[in-house]
This record gives sequence, C-alpha cells and structure tokens, in this order.
Amino acid sequence: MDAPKFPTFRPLYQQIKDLLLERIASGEWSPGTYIPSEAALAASYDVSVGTLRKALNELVAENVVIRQQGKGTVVATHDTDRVLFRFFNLWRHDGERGLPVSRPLGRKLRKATADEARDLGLEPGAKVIHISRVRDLEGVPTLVEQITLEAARFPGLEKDPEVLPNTLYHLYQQRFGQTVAHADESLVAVAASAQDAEHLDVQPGDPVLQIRRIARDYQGTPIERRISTVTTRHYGYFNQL
Amino acid sequence: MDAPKFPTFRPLYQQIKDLLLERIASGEWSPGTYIPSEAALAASYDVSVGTLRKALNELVAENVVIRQQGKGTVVATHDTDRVLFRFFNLWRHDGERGLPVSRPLGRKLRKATADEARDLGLEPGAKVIHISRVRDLEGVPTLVEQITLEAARFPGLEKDPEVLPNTLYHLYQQRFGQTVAHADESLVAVAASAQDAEHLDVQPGDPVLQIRRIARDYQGTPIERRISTVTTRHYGYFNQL
DNA sequence: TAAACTATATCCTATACATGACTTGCGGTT
DNA sequence: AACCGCAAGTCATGTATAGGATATAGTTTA
Repeated sequence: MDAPKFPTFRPLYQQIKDLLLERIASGEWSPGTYIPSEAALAASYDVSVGTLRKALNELVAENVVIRQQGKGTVVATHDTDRVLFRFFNLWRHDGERGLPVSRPLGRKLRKATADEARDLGLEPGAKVIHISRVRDLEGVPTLVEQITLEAARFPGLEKDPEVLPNTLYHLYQQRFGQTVAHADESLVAVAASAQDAEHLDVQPGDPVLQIRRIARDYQGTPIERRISTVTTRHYGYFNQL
Repeated sequence: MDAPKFPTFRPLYQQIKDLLLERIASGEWSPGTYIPSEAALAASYDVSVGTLRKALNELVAENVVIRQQGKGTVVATHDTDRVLFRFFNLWRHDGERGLPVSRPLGRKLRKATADEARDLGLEPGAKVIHISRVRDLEGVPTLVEQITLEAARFPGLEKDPEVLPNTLYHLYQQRFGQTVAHADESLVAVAASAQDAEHLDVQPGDPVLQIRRIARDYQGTPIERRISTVTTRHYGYFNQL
C-alpha cells in the first residue's frame, strides 16, 4: 500500500553498474580505453554474464560507454561526432547543420561572481577561469559564449593552450581528466546587449536566445557553466521529445 | 570493410517489437488497455520469453507501454503526470513548475496555409482545424498557442467539445484515437507581435521565445502543429542533455 | 468488522548455455 | 607487396529455467 521510499533491496546488476562507473569516474579506465570483456568482468565480479551485461547496457544507455560487436567496450570520448553533437543543438532552419568555428574574445583567472559560485557549487569568491568567444556557423557570427570553470579543476588553462580548440569538451577530457557526462540547459529570450549585438551583427535590443548550461561529470558535480547568446536568424535550437 | 547500408539481417526481437507496435497503433490494444502477459505473448508468437521481453523493454524505453511488476503491461495514456510533463518543458526560474490554465481565443475550420500543409504533410488547401489560446501559469499569462490539426483526423473538433480541456493530448487520444507519441521542437527568439504582446502583458517588440512543435503518432506521421509564443520573465524552457 | 493470511498472476532478477555476427590479426599464397 | 582465407576474440541474439518481488482477490481468523 504505502510506497516504499527506501527500496527494500538493490538489484545485483545495479551494484555492478555502480562499481563499473566508479572505476571509470576514478580514471582507472580513462576515456578511450577498452575495458575487459564481458566474460572477464563477469568472472572477476563472480556474477553471470547476463547480469554484467545488464549493467553495461545501462551504461550504454547513459552514453558512458560504447559497445561494438567484435571489438569490445570502450569508455566514451568527446571526439566522436555522435557525442559531439549531443551537446550542440543548433540546426539551420532547413534542417542542415554545420560545425562552428570559434574566435577568442578573452580568457582570464578571477574570483567567481555570486551567480557563478552558486551554479558551480563553489564557495563565494573561489577562483574561476572565464573564457569568452564568438562562434561562426558557415561564416556567419551566430553565438557568443561566456564560459566559467572552477580554476582548481583546470590548472593552467587560463594561459596554457595558446590557442583553444574548437571543441572544448574534448580538451577538458584530454588535458584535465574532466569528462562532461550530462548537462542541464535553460533557455530564455532576451534583448541583445550592446556588446553581444556588435559581435552577432544585430541591433542592440533585438531578440536573441540565451542558453544557460551547467555541464556535469559522471557523478553530477558541476564542471562548467556556459551562457550562450544566440541569434536565431538562420539557426534554431532543436529538441526531440 | 564497406559499411552495409542495408543490414544483412533483422533480429527476431525487433520483428516482434514491430508486430506489437502495429497492434497498438491499429487500435487493437488502445491506450489504457492491459496487454496479454509475457508468457502468453511469447507462446502466441512462438518465441522465448526472453526475446519477447527484449521487444517489450524497447517499447518501454520509447514510452509506448508501461510495465509494472505484479500488475501487467499497459499501453501508455496521456493522463499520467509522467507522460503529461514529457511534453511540457517550462520551469520557473527557481526550479519549480505549475500546471497551466487555458483561456480560449478562437477555434475554426479553414484551409491550410502553405506552411501548415508542409509541416503536417498535407495537400495544399486541405481542411484543417485551427485553435488559439492563452495559457496562464500561476495566474500570469505566459504563452500563446497557435494549434493546427488535420480536420480529417479530428472530425467535429472545430465545434464539438464546447469547452476544450486543459490538456489537449488526452482529448486527442480519448475522443479521436490519435496518440501523440513523439514530437520535434525548434526554438527561436523573436520580437513579440502586437497581438501576442497584448495577451502576454509585454510590450510589442519585446523578446519572446517561439517554440514550433510538430507532434507525431506511433509511426511518425504528423498529427499536430503547434506554435507557442512564450514570455520568459518567470519561466524558462528546460532541457536535459 | 477488521486484520491477517493465502493463492495466484504478473513482471523482475539471475543464471547457464548455444549459436550467430562482426572485427582483427596472422599466415600463407599469389 | 598485395591479396586471401582462417582462426581467435568479442559482443549480440535466442533459448530455457528457477526463484524473488509485487499486486490483487479471496479466505480465514481474531
């Protein structure tokens, strides 16, 4: 009758799944690594192959690992198109899409604002790295990004790679061991600021789309705060329900 | 070596899944119906329970059916909160959400515009039903909806229920046997028109969010075209990646 | 009457095993 | 050197079965 808030038991395959995820999150199996085979893992945990399989299939559903018949099971990286487009939802109105090209605007180390600290779960005044850039789609300036990162997780990023790559998430993963596994986005329509208007080639006050994203790691801890201001003349934000 | 564009074989469980989906789409098992048990279905199709189970689990993942231990497997309806909120992505900025209340603006039978015909996959000039309404969230007018439906699928809807219910998808399902199974949405920021501004209590030209949705049935055929114009002062469009 | 128990039906978990499909590398052949 | 075929390793599919968890209805019991 009463809904049991604390489930009375926890399936074995979920426990296995947790153990596997832990080994991935800890870096023991870093992204790009092929993990042991079904049979080997099942034997090492002393469970049946079916049980281990069910655990792995949940990780596939969560985009943590990718399995391929005949090859093996690999921890997902951010360099495949599939994962890359998962975090890029802008489509041209005719249904096509292109990859954005970035132009840097600024990069510096400073203290977090109150909003930034709240979104990233940091102490007020904690050190953060702030990056801003413009991104062009097919040569047309389309969005301005304001990115904030916890400095402690990305030591040296305020200076180090002289030129930032186009896709930051791959850099986070390769250079700092920070993998973006999930993200929440909240979209609102706002009037373009004078600055954004200049970068985006629109008039101040023109309507633009503002996307506030918080990107998280495997455990759900915030890694990145990103505010994208987008002109939707040629592109729109696409979503499947 | 070459990627086989036409897969060389089709797994049994997918064939079973198609057969099950067909029986649901055809109306043989209408929403709310409990379908036969695993064992019965497996026997009737002459496959193992495990195979049938895999087919059903895919339908669960696609929100077509809901399985509950001890009870059975039921075809999903649009009257549960879970399914309802799947198609309603507006959240208050503090993270809470409320259910909208609707006020009718108009309803009529007319010929489709070119855009409407294209979006719904109809012949130019086909008969459609157009519905417009304002929706309040916590007493504040927040969005204006312009809804277009193929008249042939919804006979009499231009007049019949004197008062439209708050959640239309449940009505589509109950009265017309039309179940919305998927939807695509495209979001852009636009300037509020004079009309929308009046309904939403903003100034003409103020930035508002425009959501263009095409809702589809089990097979992917368009059922409904809906353009929502939203003021994002208090609410935002939320998405999980 | 109300609570506890029982029986049954359902889906869920877990195991075991056989076979098929796919990838890769190794040898041998040309 | 290039090609071909084979073998081994991997995940995918399909079957079979036993027992557990959950829901419901009916029966017994206090």
